[in-house]
Amino acid sequence: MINENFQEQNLFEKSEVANLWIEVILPLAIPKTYTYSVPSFLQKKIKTGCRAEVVFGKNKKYAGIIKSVGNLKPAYETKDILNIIDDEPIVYPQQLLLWKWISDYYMCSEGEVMAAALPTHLKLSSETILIYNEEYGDDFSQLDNEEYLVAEALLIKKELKLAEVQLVTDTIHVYPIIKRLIDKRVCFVWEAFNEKYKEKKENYIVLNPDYDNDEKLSELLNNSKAPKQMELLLSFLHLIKTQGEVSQSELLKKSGASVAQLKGLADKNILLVEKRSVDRLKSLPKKSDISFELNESQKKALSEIDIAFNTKDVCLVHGITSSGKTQLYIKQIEKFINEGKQVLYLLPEITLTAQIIRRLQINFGGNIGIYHSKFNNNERVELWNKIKTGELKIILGARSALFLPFKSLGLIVIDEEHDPSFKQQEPAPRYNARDTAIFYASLFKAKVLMGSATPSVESYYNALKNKYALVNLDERYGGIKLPEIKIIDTRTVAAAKKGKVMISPQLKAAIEEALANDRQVILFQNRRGYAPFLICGTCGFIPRCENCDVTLTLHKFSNKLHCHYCGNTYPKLPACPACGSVNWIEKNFGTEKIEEELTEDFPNNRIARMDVDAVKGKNAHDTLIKLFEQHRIDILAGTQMVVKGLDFEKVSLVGILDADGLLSFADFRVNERAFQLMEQVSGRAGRKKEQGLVLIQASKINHPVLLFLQEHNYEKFYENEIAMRKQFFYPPYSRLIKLTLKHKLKDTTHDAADILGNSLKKYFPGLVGPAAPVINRVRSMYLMEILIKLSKDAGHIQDQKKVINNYINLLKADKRFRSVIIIPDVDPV
DNA sequence: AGCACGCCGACT
DNA sequence: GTCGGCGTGCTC
Repeated sequence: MINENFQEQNLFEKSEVANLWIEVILPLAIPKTYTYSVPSFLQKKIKTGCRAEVVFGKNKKYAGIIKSVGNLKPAYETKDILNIIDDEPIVYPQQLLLWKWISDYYMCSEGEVMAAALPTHLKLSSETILIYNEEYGDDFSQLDNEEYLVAEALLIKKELKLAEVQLVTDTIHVYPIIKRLIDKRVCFVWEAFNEKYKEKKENYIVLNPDYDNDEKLSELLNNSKAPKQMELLLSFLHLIKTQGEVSQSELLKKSGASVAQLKGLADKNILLVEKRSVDRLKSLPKKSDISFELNESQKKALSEIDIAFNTKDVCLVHGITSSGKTQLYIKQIEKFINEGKQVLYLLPEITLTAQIIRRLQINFGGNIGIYHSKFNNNERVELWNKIKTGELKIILGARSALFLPFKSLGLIVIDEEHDPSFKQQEPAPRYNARDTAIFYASLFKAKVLMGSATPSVESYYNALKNKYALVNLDERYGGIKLPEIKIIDTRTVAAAKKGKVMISPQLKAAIEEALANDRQVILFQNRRGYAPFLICGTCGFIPRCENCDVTLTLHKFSNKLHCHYCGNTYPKLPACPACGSVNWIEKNFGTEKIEEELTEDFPNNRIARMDVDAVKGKNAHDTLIKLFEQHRIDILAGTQMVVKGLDFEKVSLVGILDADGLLSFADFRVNERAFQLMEQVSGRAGRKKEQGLVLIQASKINHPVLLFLQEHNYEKFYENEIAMRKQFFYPPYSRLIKLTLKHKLKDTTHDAADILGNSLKKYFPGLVGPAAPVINRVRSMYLMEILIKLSKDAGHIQDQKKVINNYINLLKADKRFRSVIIIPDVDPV
């Protein structure tokens, strides 16, 4: 069906005077698409969704996606495209519609969406290369010093990349030098435009057909003077019989033979070596095996989902932790792939661990493909193609998997639907994968199944308003009880100990008890590093970042002060620069300090820390989880990372060290976030027949969120929260657009924000700000924010965005504000 | 995102 | 006096 659409786009045959223009999306942050003309020799190859090689600007070449084809001559001069890269489109029309929708809804360019959507190796652009002019010879006497350095390098290497020119001249300003060299005819430049994706080739071994009969073979084997080679030949014959094809590496490994033996056989032309393209994606057998049994409440929920999908496109499963949501998803996935449809399974990036991957592979084997940040660029292209052809039925991926070219999507599963990491922050497109998925699904008339133990207020609201179907799953699998939650009042402890309580005596006792019972402990603290800030005990001086308006966090491991906003590090100052005192006081605590204190308090136990600093390596995260799973770690202390839906058998205690820190952000979503984090991490405690314990350290012990948590009462939390949202006109009652203004001068930023804010206020009376955010300077840029609350019934949202854009353009018409960067963020989190 | 053009400070 | 800094604007 999709392919027929492409045929219609081929306008070539309709017009005798073959004048064809195409709209091309370039993978850049530029607001428009560009029109190119198509030379007649390429007109037959034009299809929307293919990549065209075009020159953009002076000589840079790009692969742009053909968005549309037309035969109206534009009023301006156009450039011809150079080539059509693909025989078949690399994106389907649905993708192009998705890109357009995202760019409209999230106020960014289609090029930015394209840049985010395509795997790196499908995004091509040229690289400037200097080529030595052989006719020039080697008389460099006419060249100055810099020119000479480049010319000499060229004489040896014949070609130089721009980066190499920078290296030999030791400057980044190479263009003037290159220009002089071209003028002097020492070299010329070439814009190299190469396909980045490379097929993987491997050597395969085959038998020379001349020997492919029993007589010849036995003659050879009996009369050979090379017994080692004959051993290898026998191994080969055995392997080829049992598995059909034999790669060189496999043969050598299984036979234990050397390359020399193989070479001997190859030189005698008995065995032949062939290069073949191979798949990078290791594929398991393509079979499904859904043999587990659902319990009664799961069965009920499953049939409710089936019924819901008859009338609704989106279904929200509210299932408490360990209620077996994943099994419901698996049953639904099975149903859709049996209908020949494809399924996309979205998860937050950190949840996408070996644990969940293994679990799904048990059920779907090689039908499942995985798409996340740890895959390399060549693998991504191969996965892309396998989804496009429909070979892969199920994709498990993080938010960017939404951009994959599904052929016949039937279902999108969004697990941990409430997770804020579904919203991309930086750079554009700042899309929310959960909301975008619902639009994408509608293009295929596909269904969306989302689930969470703590649904987002927005989704739950939509479900209660009947926009989505709602299915509840409130029985824990295997009859596990929800953990008991106790609050520890840190004010009483603090009085005795002074300063912030890290591990209270009650918590320490509980840890000791858990460890004594051969159980594991998870401790959650949403701050990394050692001490979030230092303060001079004599004069009160606090070290701050030079580029950002934040205090510096002390990291013991590096023994440096880190800025968590720009990543800068500073040496730890021995003495206070203001008063010279050496009386530093460490304020607050992060995961590093907890780890240190645990090591002191529990010297005989194995303690590990899980935060972005500790799991920097490629597999560090998975390794840590595995170690914890195998009970080779007793206490795991970490940030949000420990919250994610991981199932550990022997965790009986969860400690939340600083609930106040979670409850004191100045954001309308604080309560929601705090509730979700604490409820999710609580779910890690307790297993079969054994009730877990959760200890929460807090000073605001009567905070409503803590009370809802103690009762594990999501509904009560929701009712309380939704009333506040209504009262203050926050989502889901309104829609938010946040404008962030950035400039390196404070006054310019503030003035621009005031002017923009004042003009927007006339249209949007509910506007908040302009105001400087809590962190008002990041990377040497001053920040101001304007929050626009849009009424959902006040006309069309696209018109409102147009108004916003118009005022931004109006502001930019003033020379003084031209370099103010204005970033719109729709539905910010 | 590049890249060229053009207008002001520190140097031979 | 020039070199070269980066602010500004354009790219079909």
